[in-house]
Amino acid sequence: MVEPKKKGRYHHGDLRRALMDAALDLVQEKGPHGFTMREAARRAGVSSGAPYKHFADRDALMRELLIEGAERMNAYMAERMASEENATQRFRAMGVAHVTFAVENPAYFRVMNTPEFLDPEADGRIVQLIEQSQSSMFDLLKEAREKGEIATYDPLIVALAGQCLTYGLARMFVDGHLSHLGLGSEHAEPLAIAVTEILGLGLEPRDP
Amino acid sequence: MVEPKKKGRYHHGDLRRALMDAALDLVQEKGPHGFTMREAARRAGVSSGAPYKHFADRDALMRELLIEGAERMNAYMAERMASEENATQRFRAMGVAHVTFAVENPAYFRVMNTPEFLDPEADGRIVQLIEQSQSSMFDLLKEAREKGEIATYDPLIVALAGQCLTYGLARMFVDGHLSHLGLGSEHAEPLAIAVTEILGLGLEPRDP
DNA sequence: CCTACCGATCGGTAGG
DNA sequence: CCTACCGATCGGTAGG
Repeated sequence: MVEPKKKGRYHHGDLRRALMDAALDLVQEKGPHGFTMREAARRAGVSSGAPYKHFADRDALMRELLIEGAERMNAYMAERMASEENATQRFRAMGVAHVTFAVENPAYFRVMNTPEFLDPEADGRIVQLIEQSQSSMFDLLKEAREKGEIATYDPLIVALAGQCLTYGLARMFVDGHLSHLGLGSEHAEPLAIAVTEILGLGLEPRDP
Repeated sequence: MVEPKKKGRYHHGDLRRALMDAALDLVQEKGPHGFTMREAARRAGVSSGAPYKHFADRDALMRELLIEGAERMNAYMAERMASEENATQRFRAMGVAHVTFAVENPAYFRVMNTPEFLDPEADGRIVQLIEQSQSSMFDLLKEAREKGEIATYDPLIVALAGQCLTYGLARMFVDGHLSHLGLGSEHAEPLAIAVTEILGLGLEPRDP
C-alpha cells in the first residue's frame, strides 16, 4: 500500500519530480525568467538548499524540463502523424500538432524556446532531439516530393516555411498576441488547419 | 557650439535618451529580462536613483522602448512598401520588412514581443500602433482580393498566415534558432523572400 | 533534507 | 542628479 504523501512534504516521495512540476507551474505563471529555485523549493515544501541535491543549478533544472518537453512533443507528433495517409498529410499534421502541443503545454513550449536553456554545449541530448525531429521532417518532404505531392522547391526552404508558420502561430497563442481578437486556445487547431491549408494551396488564385 | 559631453556624464545632456539606449544595449546582450534600472543608470554614468526622474519604473521605460520600436517598424514598413507596384507585392514587402527589421533591430523586436510590456491597459498608444498596422494590412488584402490577385480566403486567416510566417521567421533568427544551420542575419531577407513566395504559390504543384 | 549563512543585486524612495 | 538607505529576494554552499 502506498502511503499518501503528507501535504507539502516529499521526504519519501519524488522530490525531483515535485520540483520539476513546481517549476512548470512557475513558468506558466510568470514566464521562464520568473522561475527561481527557492520558489520551486517552497512549493515542493522543502528548504531552499534541497533542490541542489537533484540539480546542479537552475539552468540544469530548466534543461531537464526542456528535454522532457521535447520528448513529449516528439511523441505527440508521431502519434498525430500515424493516422495520416500520405506524406503531405503527415507533414501538415506535424505542423498542426506543433501548435496544439504548444497551446496545451505552454510551459514546456516556453522553456523549449528560451534561447539560454537551449545550449547544445550543456547537454548532448538537446542536439539529438532536434536532429531527430528535423530528419523525420526531411524524410517526409523527400517522400512528398518524389510522389509529386508537392512542387519542386528546395526542401530546406519548405521545411523552414512550415516551421515558421506553425512556430509563429504557436508563439502568438502562447504569448497572448491573439487574445485581443477573441481567439482562445480552442481556436488553435482550426486556425492551424486553416493556415497550413493556405500554405498548401497558395495565396494566388488557381484556375482549374 | 555644442559642448562635447564629458565621458559618462549627462548632466547637461539627454539622460532620458541615454537611459533608453543603454536599455537597448542591455536587452541585446541579456534579453528583456536581463535589463535593470541600475545597470542602465551605471552605463549612462549616473546614480541609481536618477532614472526615476524620467521613468516611473522599469516597466515604464520598457514601454517607451516598445512604442519607439513600433513607430520605427511602422515607418520602415511604409518605406519598403512604397516602391511596390500592387497590393500583393506590398503585402509581401510588409512581411519581408517584418523580418529584416527584426534582424536589424533585435532589441526593439524583443521588447516589442515581450508579453508583459505589451499591456494595453498601461498605455493607449500601444493599442493605437497595433491597430494602425493591422488596418493597413487589411486594406492591402481587401484591395488584392478585389483585383483578383489573391484567392477568396477569409482575410483574417490570410492576415494571420502572413503574420505567423514572418513573425516565426523573425523570432527564429533573433533567438538564434537558425545559427546551427549556418544561417546568419545576411540570410534574413533572401529567406523571407523565399518563404513568402511559397506562401504565394502554395506547396501543391500547379499545372499550367 | 535542514539550518544557517554569504555575497550580490535589485526596485524604489527620502531628502536634499 | 546625488547620497544614503530600506526591504526583499536570489543563487549557492557549509556542515551536519
